[in-house]
Amino acid sequence: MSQDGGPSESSFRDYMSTLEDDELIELITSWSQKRKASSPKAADINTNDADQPSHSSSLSFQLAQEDNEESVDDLGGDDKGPIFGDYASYFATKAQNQQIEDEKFLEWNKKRQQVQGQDTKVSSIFTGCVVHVNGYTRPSIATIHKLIILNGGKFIHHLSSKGAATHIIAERLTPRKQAEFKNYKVVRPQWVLDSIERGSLQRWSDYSLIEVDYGQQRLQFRNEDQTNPHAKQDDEDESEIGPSTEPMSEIVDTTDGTTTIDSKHPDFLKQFFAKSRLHHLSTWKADLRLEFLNMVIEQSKSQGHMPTGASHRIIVHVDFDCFFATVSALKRPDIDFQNQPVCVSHGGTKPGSTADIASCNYVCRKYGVKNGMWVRQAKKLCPDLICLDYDFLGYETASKKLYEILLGLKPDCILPVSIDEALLEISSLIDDENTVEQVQGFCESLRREIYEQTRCTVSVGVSHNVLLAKLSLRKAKPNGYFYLHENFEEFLHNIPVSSLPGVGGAIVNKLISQVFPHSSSEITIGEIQGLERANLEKVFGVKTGTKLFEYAHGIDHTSIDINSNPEAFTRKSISIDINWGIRFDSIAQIDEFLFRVSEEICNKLQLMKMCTSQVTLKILKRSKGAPIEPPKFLGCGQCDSFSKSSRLGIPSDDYRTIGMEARILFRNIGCDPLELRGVSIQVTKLIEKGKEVQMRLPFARLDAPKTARLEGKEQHSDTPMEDKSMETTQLEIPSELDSSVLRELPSSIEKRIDAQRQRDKAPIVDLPRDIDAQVFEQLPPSIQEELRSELRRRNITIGERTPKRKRVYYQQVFTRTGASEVIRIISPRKSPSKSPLKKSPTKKSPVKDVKRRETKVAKVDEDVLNELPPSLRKEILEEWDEYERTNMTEFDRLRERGKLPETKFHNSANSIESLVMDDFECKINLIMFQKTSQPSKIIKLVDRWMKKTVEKGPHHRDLELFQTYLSKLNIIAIHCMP
DNA sequence: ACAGTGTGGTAG
DNA sequence: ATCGCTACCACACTGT
Repeated sequence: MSQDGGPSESSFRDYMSTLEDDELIELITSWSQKRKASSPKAADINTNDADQPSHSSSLSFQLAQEDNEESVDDLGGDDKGPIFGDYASYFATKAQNQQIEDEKFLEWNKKRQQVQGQDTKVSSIFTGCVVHVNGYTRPSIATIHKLIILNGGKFIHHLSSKGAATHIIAERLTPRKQAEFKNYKVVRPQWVLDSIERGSLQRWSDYSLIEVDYGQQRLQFRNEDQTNPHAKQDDEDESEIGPSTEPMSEIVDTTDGTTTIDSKHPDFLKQFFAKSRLHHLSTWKADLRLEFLNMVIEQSKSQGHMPTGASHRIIVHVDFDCFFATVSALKRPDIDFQNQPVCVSHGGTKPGSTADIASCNYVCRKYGVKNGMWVRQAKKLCPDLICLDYDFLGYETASKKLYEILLGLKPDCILPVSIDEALLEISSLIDDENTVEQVQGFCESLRREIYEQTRCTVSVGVSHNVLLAKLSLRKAKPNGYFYLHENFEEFLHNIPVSSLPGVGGAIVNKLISQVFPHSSSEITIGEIQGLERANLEKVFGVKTGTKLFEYAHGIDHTSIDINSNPEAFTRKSISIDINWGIRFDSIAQIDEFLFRVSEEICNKLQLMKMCTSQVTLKILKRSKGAPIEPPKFLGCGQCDSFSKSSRLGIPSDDYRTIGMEARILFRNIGCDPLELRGVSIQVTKLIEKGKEVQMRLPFARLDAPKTARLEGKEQHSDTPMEDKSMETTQLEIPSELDSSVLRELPSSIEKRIDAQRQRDKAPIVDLPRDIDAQVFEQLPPSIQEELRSELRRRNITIGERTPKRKRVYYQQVFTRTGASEVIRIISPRKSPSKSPLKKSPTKKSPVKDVKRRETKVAKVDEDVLNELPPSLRKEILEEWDEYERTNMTEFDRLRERGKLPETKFHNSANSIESLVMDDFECKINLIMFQKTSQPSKIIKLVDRWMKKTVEKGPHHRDLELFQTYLSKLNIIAIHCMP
């Protein structure tokens, strides 16, 4: 469970960063209390085994990573350290309490057996065993825990000191863990099951995990390969998979940052992006587009845009020849680039390498080597292949020079296609006389200048539209020039269709299978020319069909003029995809990763000063039958992809909001952590930051005139689409909300309120986000200092009051998911009589109601789900679905009633009481809301809050959300605490 | 008819 | 070892 956050192995700061705010506050408080030695109660915080701090979402991205070596001992070694204990001893106390809990459980179980007349003899299979579980296991950690203690063993959640555990149970170990646990008896879960089934302790070595090293795992998946011969790409050499590949134990050391790290490592994203060519390509492109867009906007401000009215456009396509290879070779004067086969790839020229070839020169291509090919394959085609390193900086430098030169030519417009490639229109630079010569002169001098400045060759293709310019470029390469100005059909005739922009493998395959089933050779554009337009549209759809038809006849209307339609060139989505190195053991790790990705997304959003209102999560899941480890090292192998999206009630650029949404979507899609191979988060429906604040439905303040309600909409009738989508309810906090009520709310809701208040510039009444100053002062100065920065970062103040919240397992359910539930988009039910605003010119209709299927998992605590085997997880989710279906009618009815103006608050309250009370008591002791487990008290809390807001705004909806939420907690209790 | 969702394809 | 990204378009399908 805590493989990455265990207190005994990570630095204090890292650990601290993984805590939720209130966990942090709690920890500080517990130290102080211990120091004062006045209250042994400090220890009974967090006794619930499921409430692992390491499950908390990581905020570590914002934390400096440089002090990783700082250890527990450093803390303890502080002059006054041992008096306080450290966080390790905090957990030791926790562990003691765990033992007490376990004993209580045994006691209880005994009684139960007595009552049921069962044999109460205590099994002693595991007597003397102290068991710890690492990572995701089947059966779950909770099950193993129970089995161990019911059979005389001890269970510990943390390896607080070496040797504390006699056995570690795991299904999978990271190389690092493998090294760490090498002195433990690390066994598979089956050891537990078999021991119980056979009634005696089985030999641990028969179940040892560490002895089964990667060599054997290789054998295992080789077997899988053999049983599933189709799981692999045909063109790959089968014999290279298996024992012949070097053992993976080489990568054990992951500490120095230069060796491989996979997706569990906090620096994975950074490292991955730093070395990913495709990431660079995408980023460069986006940056260039933005740069040129801004440039154009600046220009048109000063001098207004004059459209290029030329009827015969002249489009120039400039492109470096095998860019990466050429630039990388600049650093290697020893290489004869014109005569030696050179390519760019990661990591040397090992014959078995699965590294992609990013770029190869024309010598390579003679051997059949292609970009994207694996080095090992290319080596076979061309044994003398020279592999060069990437030189991302060099690429950027060369590109910069290219674009400087292009800008200096003052063409009509420039459209960056990529780092090494641009489209220009030069129509107005060329006279009608001697056009061909002029164009040639222009292009050849351009080519010369670029070569002089970068020592790299470019090719140039020219024609009267983008399509033909691109095809001309193809003909011009390498290091050449071609101007296509006549005989277009003839030119096109023998070119393969796959050369057409937008025509890739899928379309070619479709052409072969559905249009030219008898053709044996490569299909050419000439063959497409002979087809009816309608025919193509039937096979490929209207757009693609038309495009194919027109392209085949040399027709292309693509515009490269940013100025004529800047909107078309502005970014409409942001996404991050990681489909390499994704290997997880548990959903907790995935959650952390999703937050890291979200953080990156939000960084981009914030740079653009944008907010998003739609989040999409896409995952890759290992295909059934595909090998666990694909041929490509840490690759995703053959996968199935799944995606789900979700609307945000309030547009956001907060990584926690996006990350939470992603976590929910992940659960909604459902994927065994071990099977996950790719993750992608995309945000769309971007809205300018600042606008989104006004777009919130401005519910009237108690002291505000009612007319304020529509203000937001009217102000933004110029962005009607988003306006419509924003017709949502959200948590609206009246300005004079009683601070005592606020204090009772879960912390996540508090944060929302806090944020909202800051936006609204409302005075903060008395938020409980602070730490008792006295408590704080009890801490040693070094810790104080460390804490201060962390607290400042979190905007937690050191105040007067001691936080009274105690974290209880089920409270967490409420805190984490309740808040997320409350702020989720809840559109008003479409009413028969539409408001005049809805008849505004746009065609867009209001967003439909939240898709409940998507949100259902929001209410199931992630930690609970985490611990469940996938089959059980599925079962619970299905049960959920069923529950949602049956419950929605009541929900809707309530909501409908809430719409009536004469509805009084207490009506709703009554409904709630009747609903919540129903069949609730039996489990209610498990569901803590703040300090109380009594439903009536919880309801009163909400009630008080609601009454404050009854006059204004549709707050009853929020109340109803609480109501459904509470009911759902009941279901959680039923399912998760058998 | 129209809009939203999920999936797939493409380029460099 | 190895870094299989990402913006955008189009389509099939569903629901209203």
